[in-house]
Amino acid sequence: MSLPHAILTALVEKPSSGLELTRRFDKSIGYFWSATHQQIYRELGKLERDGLIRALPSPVPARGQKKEYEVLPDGRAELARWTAAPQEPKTLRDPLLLRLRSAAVVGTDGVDTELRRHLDLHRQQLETYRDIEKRDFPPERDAVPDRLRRAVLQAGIDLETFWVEWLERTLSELDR
Amino acid sequence: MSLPHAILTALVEKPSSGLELTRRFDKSIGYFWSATHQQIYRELGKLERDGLIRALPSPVPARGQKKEYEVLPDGRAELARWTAAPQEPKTLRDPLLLRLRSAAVVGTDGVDTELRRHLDLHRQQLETYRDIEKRDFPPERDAVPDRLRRAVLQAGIDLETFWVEWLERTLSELDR
DNA sequence: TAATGCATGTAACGAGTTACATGATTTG
DNA sequence: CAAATCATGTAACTCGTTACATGCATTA
Repeated sequence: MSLPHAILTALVEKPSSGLELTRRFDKSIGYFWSATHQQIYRELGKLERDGLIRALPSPVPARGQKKEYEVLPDGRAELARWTAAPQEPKTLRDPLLLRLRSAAVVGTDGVDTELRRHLDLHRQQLETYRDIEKRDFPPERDAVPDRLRRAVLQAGIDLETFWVEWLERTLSELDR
Repeated sequence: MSLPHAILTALVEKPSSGLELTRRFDKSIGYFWSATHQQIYRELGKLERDGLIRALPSPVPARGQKKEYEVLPDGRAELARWTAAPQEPKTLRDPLLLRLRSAAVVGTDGVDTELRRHLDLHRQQLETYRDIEKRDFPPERDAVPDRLRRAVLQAGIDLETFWVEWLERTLSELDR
């Protein structure tokens, strides 16, 4: 159950409307937890019903009208509880690895094209992360929250680096 | 839609019953695509209805009786199609990274305990993969299918290595 | 006023998870 | 024969995805 907590985190950082949240997920948050606007609206409804967030008072409460949410004390408490609670690490589940395994039994025709395409995409993503690193993390920012956010970005950089190197090696293994 | 293709791959490797598949997923296949027996039975039903697999003729077709499946030509064709077809890389979506981001706003109390626990688990998993490597991939096995299967295992090893190193670094960042 | 963009939603579906149910076979 | 184990399933729920619907505001 991570989506509600992703939303709570975003709203603690800054109260927002559904669409603003969607845009923020498309940018920074979505790099490690993506969500569509449909998911976000559905979850905002639940969080409000459960008393974890509330809509800021607005003169015109109608459809098509912007609606800002903020986190209530119960929501902040739930977020703190969830953040430190024991959770099992996500088990690996990756379609590309599965496809290589299946290529071992049905043949490798066309697989290398896909591997090369993925290599390109991962190189692009790696570049994007490096740009964010330059832009958002100058050396002078070194408080604990900055170090945490930086560690998260570093995980993204390391994972993309892994994919790039692994794909390069696997492609050269296939060409032998 | 990866589960049906994971099952097709497993059945091409070796015709099996539902429970045998479940055990095989718990061992090798599940290391990069896990599935429970409920998912497997449901999917076997669909694959049979769609004419991609068939149950081997059996004298006693009753509940509680073992039922073996094999892949039909249509199933093999579909598997080959899917293996080479363009698919987008999975976007990163990891609860632990999300929790670090939220720790940046609600505080880091108790987070280090979780990080240490995960570090332990990833070290164990890495050891498991290295054991499989020694057992299943002696240097003399070097045909293309072997190289592919080995590349998949290598991805698992590299990913666990990433987690171990990243967690070590992040923990020392937090302790500073 | 027609079209475009902003903003909030609904509906339907597929996939994964958890809990439970049922029959057959082995073994103490 | 009772209990444990093997084997196959059902049911209910959550989460993520895709497609579509509705209302308001701006501007060409």
